[in-house]
Amino acid sequence: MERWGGALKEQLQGNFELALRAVLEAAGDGGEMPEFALEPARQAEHGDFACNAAMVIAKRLRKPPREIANDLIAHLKNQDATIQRLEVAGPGFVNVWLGKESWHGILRQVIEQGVRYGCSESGQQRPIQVEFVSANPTGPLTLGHGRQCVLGDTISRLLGAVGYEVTREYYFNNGGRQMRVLGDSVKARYLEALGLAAPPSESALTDPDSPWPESIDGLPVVFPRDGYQGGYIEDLARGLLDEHGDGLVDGARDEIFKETAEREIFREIRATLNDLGVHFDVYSNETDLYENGKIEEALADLRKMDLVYEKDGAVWFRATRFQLDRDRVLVKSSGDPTYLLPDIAYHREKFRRGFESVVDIQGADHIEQFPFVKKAAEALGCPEGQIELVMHQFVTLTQGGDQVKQSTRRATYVTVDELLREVGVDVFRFFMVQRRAESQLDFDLDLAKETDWKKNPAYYVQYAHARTHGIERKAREQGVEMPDANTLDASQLTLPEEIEILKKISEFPEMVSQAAETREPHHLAYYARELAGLWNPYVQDGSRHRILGDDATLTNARLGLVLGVRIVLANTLSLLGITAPETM
RNA sequence: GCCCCGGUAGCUCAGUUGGAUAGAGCAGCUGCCUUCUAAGCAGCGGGUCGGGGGUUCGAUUCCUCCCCGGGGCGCCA
Repeated sequence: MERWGGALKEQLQGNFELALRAVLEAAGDGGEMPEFALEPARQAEHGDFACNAAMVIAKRLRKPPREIANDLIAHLKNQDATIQRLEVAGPGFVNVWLGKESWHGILRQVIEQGVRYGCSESGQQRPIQVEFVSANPTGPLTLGHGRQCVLGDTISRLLGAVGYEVTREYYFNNGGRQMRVLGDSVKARYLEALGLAAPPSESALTDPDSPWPESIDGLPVVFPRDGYQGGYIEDLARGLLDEHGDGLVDGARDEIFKETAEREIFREIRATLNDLGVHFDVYSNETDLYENGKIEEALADLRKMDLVYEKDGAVWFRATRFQLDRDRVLVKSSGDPTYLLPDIAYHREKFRRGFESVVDIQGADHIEQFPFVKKAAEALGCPEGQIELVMHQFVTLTQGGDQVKQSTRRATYVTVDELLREVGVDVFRFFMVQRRAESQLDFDLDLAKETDWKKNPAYYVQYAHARTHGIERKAREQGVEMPDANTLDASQLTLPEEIEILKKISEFPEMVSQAAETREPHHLAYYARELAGLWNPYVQDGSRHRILGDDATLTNARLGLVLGVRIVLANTLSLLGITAPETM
């Protein structure tokens, strides 16, 4: 179980620092305050918090850590009334027990702050950009894109919660070869539909080593060798056929194939994003950067700094000057830029537009290019260290114990749309954000389709939230009012499981800020599961502790707990972009 | 060959700047219960944290060398 601090920890931390300072001064050491850890104890026998300060400074003071721990305790004793007991343990830990009443105050805080509980202002409204998905409109969004959508959107939500001014941005390369191949693919299918071209054989498509046929049965094969094979290409061709008949055969208006494909596929992508609950603030693209001269400008400036040179008719970026393993081509001998140059210009524009830092979210397949973009952009004046990368590994899909292979260019991928139809957006988002980005993610379709709330973690969390409303409905039937911040008296919450829940609730703000600062949204999913894992059994085991009972004061306290759990679960689900239902 | 990311329970994975006896879910096993909405609740078993070496009071965590899996090493994006 992951553990985080809370308001009580911060207070204790201050007191430990005072005690540590006193111990240092007593030993004639006026040096710097060392880094030490004060953590929620992992085991109940170790109290509420454990501190390693004595061990950290043992060498510096040349004293046994347990002795130092005793000195710390002597200084701590009269400092903090909430401390109930202090103990030296193990190699020199100081374990701290707080009175149960210390945990009661958190509920009032949660209820007062409501949707703001967990938020902070540490971002100081600084403008930050999160760029993600950025898939070229060559086909529907697939599993990997889906993970990136959820990662990027959840990170954006986290950054917003800790006070950054977040812009979600989608950038795509519509100027390059990929889009030409897309247009050519559509045209080929169009000609095939008219009987003017032959589709390549199945074996030619699937086997990269087989010879590519020039013609079949007297008809030319025009489909590109690296063309897009999905069925949507044929749909696009059929649409053009319906609209224009054979009027596009002569080649005079070939750009219509590419333009139509880009427009229609992008429409589909935006619909999918909408279904995912992901809304971009800005869409930007490569051709705009060409049209307003930003790409030429970037190249000219790199040239001024002697960071480019000519070789073999191409223009190269001197990446080796920045300790990178090789130089890279910016402009091909054909005169066309590679994707790298627009990317560099684009990153420079991000900062010119006023962002103080940017987060790029990318799949493992083009991790390699990132250092080049970063170094070049920094050379062009972007602030060092403010271009950040969140890299994520691939997604596999497991169904019935078998992994379904994902192949990009062939039509054997699973789309986000298909998965959304099967499991719904809430489950999809929960599963996609469950793992650290750097870990491969195995999407367990059987578990995702499981509707039993106990088994499916997404439903387990949602049901925990719905239960808080169920209890409120029941209370209202019985004429019992929910407490508010003024009428709440939490002092009767004394059961160990109640204190556990209060502790978990108090950890929420630190968990949020950590997840935001480290760009690790998976902590949200774990936290949600853990809080629900405390709450569901508590509610279920009503034989030991009814929430709605005869004792009005106790009922008031427990209903306060209901509210606290509801608010924190709702806030967690909101950060995850998942609905918090009142009934299920 | 080189670079990046992983390797933790049968499976999928957490483990916060190095901390005490390494955790969760699912699967398995055993009891109990019949609910403030749904078969639940409690407990049990299960590990050389890929392997060797190093750093230190202490290493799953840091360094190094191997092994395995994935990705990348284009004038493709």
